[in-house]
Parts: sequence; C-alpha cells; structure tokens
Amino acid sequence: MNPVNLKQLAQELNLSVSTVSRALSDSYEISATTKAKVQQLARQLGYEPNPYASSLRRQKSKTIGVVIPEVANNFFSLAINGIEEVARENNYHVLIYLTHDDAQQEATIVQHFASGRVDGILASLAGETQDFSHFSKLQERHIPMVFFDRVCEEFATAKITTDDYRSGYQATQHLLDAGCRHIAHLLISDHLSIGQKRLQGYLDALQAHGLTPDPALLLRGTSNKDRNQTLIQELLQQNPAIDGIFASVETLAMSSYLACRHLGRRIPEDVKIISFSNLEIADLLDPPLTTIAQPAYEMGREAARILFKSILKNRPILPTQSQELKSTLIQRKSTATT
Amino acid sequence: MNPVNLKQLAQELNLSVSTVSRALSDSYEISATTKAKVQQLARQLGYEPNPYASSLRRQKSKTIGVVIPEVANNFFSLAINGIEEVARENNYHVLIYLTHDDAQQEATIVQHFASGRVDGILASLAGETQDFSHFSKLQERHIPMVFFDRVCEEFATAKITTDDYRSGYQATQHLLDAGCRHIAHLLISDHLSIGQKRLQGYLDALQAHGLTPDPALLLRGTSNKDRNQTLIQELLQQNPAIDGIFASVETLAMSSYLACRHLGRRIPEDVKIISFSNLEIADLLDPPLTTIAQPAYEMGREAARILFKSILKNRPILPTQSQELKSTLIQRKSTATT
DNA sequence: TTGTACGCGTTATCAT
DNA sequence: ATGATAACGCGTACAA
Repeated sequence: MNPVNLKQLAQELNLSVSTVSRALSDSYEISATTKAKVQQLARQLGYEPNPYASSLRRQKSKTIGVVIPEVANNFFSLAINGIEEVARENNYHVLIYLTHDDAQQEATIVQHFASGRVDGILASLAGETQDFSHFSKLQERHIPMVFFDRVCEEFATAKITTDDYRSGYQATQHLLDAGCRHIAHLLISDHLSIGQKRLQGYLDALQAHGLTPDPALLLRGTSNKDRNQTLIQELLQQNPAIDGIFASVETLAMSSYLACRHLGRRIPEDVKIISFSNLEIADLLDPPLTTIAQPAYEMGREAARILFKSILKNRPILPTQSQELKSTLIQRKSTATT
Repeated sequence: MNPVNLKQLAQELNLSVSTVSRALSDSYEISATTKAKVQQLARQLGYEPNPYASSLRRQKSKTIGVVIPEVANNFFSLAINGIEEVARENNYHVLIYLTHDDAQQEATIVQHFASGRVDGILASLAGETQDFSHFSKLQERHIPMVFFDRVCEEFATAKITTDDYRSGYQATQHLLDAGCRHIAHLLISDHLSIGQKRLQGYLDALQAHGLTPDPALLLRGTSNKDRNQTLIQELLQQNPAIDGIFASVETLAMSSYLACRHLGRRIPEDVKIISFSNLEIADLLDPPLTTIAQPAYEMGREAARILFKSILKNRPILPTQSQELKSTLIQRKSTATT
C-alpha cells in the first residue's frame, strides 16, 4: 500500500488536483458538498499531505532545530520539554542534534542548517566552542536563532539566560555565611560566558568579604566523570584547608560527593557543597544538596516562544527580546552549619 | 542573502544544472577539472542541497522519528543518546516526539508518519495505549518500525526489551532473601507488557516462596508525583505490615522514599526498597538505592541499528531480529539486612 | 563529458 | 466553483 497523494484522490473523485487541494485546506471557493466528499475520502484512505512537497513549495519546513550538548542531563531534558510543548502548540516538528560539547560537530550541524531544513534554531553552545563563524553564516541567511543558557554574547539575537553572575555571587555568599573561608570553584569550561559570569560572581563575593581568591582553588572539569573525581580528590588533598565547594554544574557536585566520601571528608561538617543543579531529587541525596536551580523548562519554553514569534510574523529577532530568568537557591543540608 | 541552489551555481559556472548536480555527487561521468571547479564554488558560497527537494525526488527523507513518553527521564534520555549516535553515523536526522503517556497524542503523531516524513520509526509506547491501530496502519505502509522497552507484543516487528520477567522475579527474590514477607509492588500501567512481565515475576517469586500475593499490595502509579506519594503513604498506613517495596519505575521509588520519610519509616530497617532505575547517582541517595539498571543506551543503539539495517537494505524488519538485553541488579543499602 | 527534459507532490496563479 | 498550469530544487533517463 503506497502513500496516498492528491492525484489519487482527484482521480477517484473525478476532480482536479487543485480542487482537492483546496478542499482539504478548507478554501472558501469550494462548495460544501465537494469539500465533504473530498475530506471524507481523504480520511478514509488515510491521506497525509507529503510534508516535503509542501515544504518545497512553500519554502517553509514547519520544523525547528535544537542544538544542545547533551540530552542525558536534567537541565537540557527539561528545556526540551518546554521547547517541544511550544513546538506542538504551533504544529511544528523538532529536530534534535547533540554536539557532545564538541565544537567541530557543532559547526557541522549548524552549517547544515543553511540548507533550509529548519525554519529556526534553538541552541546552547558546546563548551569547547570558541569560533562562532558557523553561527554568523546562518545569521547572514536570516535564519532566526535563539540561544539559551550557554549563549553566545556576540550575536545580535535573543538570548535566554539566568542571572548567572548574581547566582554565583549568592552561592559563594551562602558558603561564606555558613562559615567557609577556603572555597573551591569547579567550572565547566573557560569559554562559556555563563561560566565566566558564575566565576566572576564567586570572585567578587570573596573579595567583598575581604578574601583574596586563590587560583589554586579553581578547577576546570573535564567530560570524564572519573577523571573529575580524581581531580577533585587531588584538589582536596593538595589544599586541605578547603571547607567549601561551589560547583558550576551538577556532575561536578556529584563527583565532589564521591571524592569527599573517598577521602573521608564529611559533608557538611568538613566541606560544604553547593551546586547549580536541576536534580529533582536533590533532597534525597546523602546529604541533601543545596542547589541553585535554573528554571530549565521555562527557559526552553521562552526561547521557543521568541523563536516562533519571529517565524510566524516573519520578523527578525532582536537582542532586546532577550530574557534573564531567575534561578533559585534552595538551601539543604550540604551547606548546613553544624 | 538567499540560500544558494544548483541553478545559481550552474549560472555562475556556465554549466547546466545537471552537470553541477552530478559534480557534487562525485559522479564518474564528470571530468576531474569541472568537479573541482564546481566543488570549490559550492564550498565558497556555502551551498547546502535543499533536503526537501532531495527528499521529494528520492522518496527518502534521511530522517527517523522517535516517539517516547518523556524526555526528562533517565532511561529515555540515555536511549536517545544511543539512537542519536547511530543516526549520526548514518547521516540521518532525528525527529523527536513526546507523547506524555497520552494515547491520543501518540495516535496523532504516529498517524502523521503516514505522510512519508520519516523513513523509519523508533517507539516506546505511552502507558495508556490500548488501541494499536495507528501503528498497524503504518505497518501496512511498510514503514519500518522498532519498538524498545515499552513494546507492543502483537506486532510483527523487532522489539528491544530487557529480561523483565526475570528481573521482576529477581527483585522480589532479593527482597525475600533480605527477610521481607509483605512486599508491595508499584507499577506504572496496567497495559504495558513490560509492566505485566515484571508483575508476573513478582507474583511467581512470591508463590515460589509459599507466599500468597495480596492484591491490596499492588499500586498503580499515576503521572502525578505528589499524588503518587500520597497513594504510597496511604498504602503503607493501611498495610502496616509492608516491609518491602518493589518499584517498577524510578519515580515511584523516589515517591516511596518521600513517603517513608514523611511517615517516619526507616529504610531499610522498616521498609526495604528496590527499583528499576537508571539513576546514575543511586549510590549517593540516602540510603543508596538498590536498583535494577536497564542498559538504556545500548537499547537505543540496538533499536536504531536494526532500524537502519532495514532502511539501508530496504528489507522488512523481522520479529526474529528482536533482542532481549540483560538488566543488572545492583545491591545497595536500601535493601540491606540490619 | 555535458546538456535537455521530466517528475517527485504540493500550492498558487490564472483562466473558465 | 472548478480546472489547467507552472514552479519550488533536485536527480536521473535520455540525447548529443
């Protein structure tokens, strides 16, 4: 059984292809009776319009592309939920591409979008990305694009972020208030602006409290979790004074838990830990993890909304449409004072 | 700047469209020099072939559709990782659709696939699904389809599952060995075959130990976590003898943790808990959760491999290509004997 | 080795 | 109210 097309419907009904097409799109110029006949047969034969023919003709793909580092990550999977919801509301389809934090792969993916496969793009940068020329080329082609979370500052488009500087400051402040004086900061990447902002918040908070940041207490995580745990263990051993850890991403907090356990450091008695995290069950950890939770779902949704506003109204996206949402610090036992 | 197409390249080079087309596909009938010229200009102008025109012409979309209940779920996000990897290896694109466990939405999505938008489908059923006719229609159209995890037994196609009966038996056995005599079983849905198998394993294990299963100890979870926690609390209160919980999915285990905490039941002293789960950090929970971990990534990968074998060789998928992978019981403190 | 012509399925324009 | 026709961009059979 082959896919049914307009021609077959037309033949069956002794109508022209164009009449059938119009009947199906509920055009006002078609009589009610023909409409009914056509639509009934279409339903009966399970007719589905060929989306590629339609895309070719209309120069619209009804598809958006989502480019993210990983999907097995609470933040991104929640964001996808938000994106998918808005896409469905607009009868759009969602193509997912994973960069695995590899700039080269990201470039390949984005380059492909010059083909017209998607009407718009939602992207969160690979940690490695330093050269943004692949994105610029898309801008020249006027393909609307919204960045979320791991944004590219330089681009004249909308970006959905959270108040990373403030959160970084607040997290550090929280540890200081809890009595920590030697706070390590674990970051993801040297290149991401959100990482830089969180770092700057950390540095400023320390200095505001009369403390001199110690570069030895900064650790760049890798993509390998075992390696990260080892690095953190070494950090803790080489700097026994460390009494607080501020992790920029969830996995680094988890590696810190394992490192502490391995070294016999108690949380929060010996080391207090706070982390950016969208772990739903932070409360069920041992000990419960104090988190800065980003509104991941809302970020995905807002990014998608802005994108669709542009696609549907055929207007360029302006940087002024950017939004900065608020993260929430949720205090739990991992930073409790004894 | 408009998307570049073959016509423009042809004009620029004083060649015909077909020559350019052939040069780009590295056809043997084109001279090396023209090929070089064409390819250079194509690169220079950032030419990307229009995938929709190509799909229309070739009747191939180079796209697969993935239909799953949720993405914010460790099992499914890991599976997507596996799927995406295989898709990328084959230069295919991945469309993601979420059913949110709603059979109606699933039917709508699947129905749309009759349009030819995808060359193949990977699906994991919505918990609610009872009527499978939407899938049958696709089979009539010979669109290759592989089910994974939440499979539909009735279909003559490949299914990737885990040894759910054995795991259900083993999980129950594990609790029995730990001394439990009143074991509750929390399931997702009455309709999913994997749920039925796990349940059967549970029932058989009980009976093999001379215990009579008590229907009052079976609880069907909902899609609402708070509601689930309430239900579990009621279950525990109405059946104070319960000393073991076997959860069929991770969220029900987490709700059980919260329920126990709320009621002051200690884990594992008062109640031991075991659950199907792909939580990476089960070990960091309080107490660490004994899990049956499914090879989610591998399942996605294998399902995708089978699908691509069919797509690329243009052969139907046979039920004999089905695979049953092994889950692993990882014993942790939540089922420890005191 | 290259060019011409057609068709994939749909939609939009122009006629009747 | 309906039909004929062209075009979207690409790939291929056939011609030259």
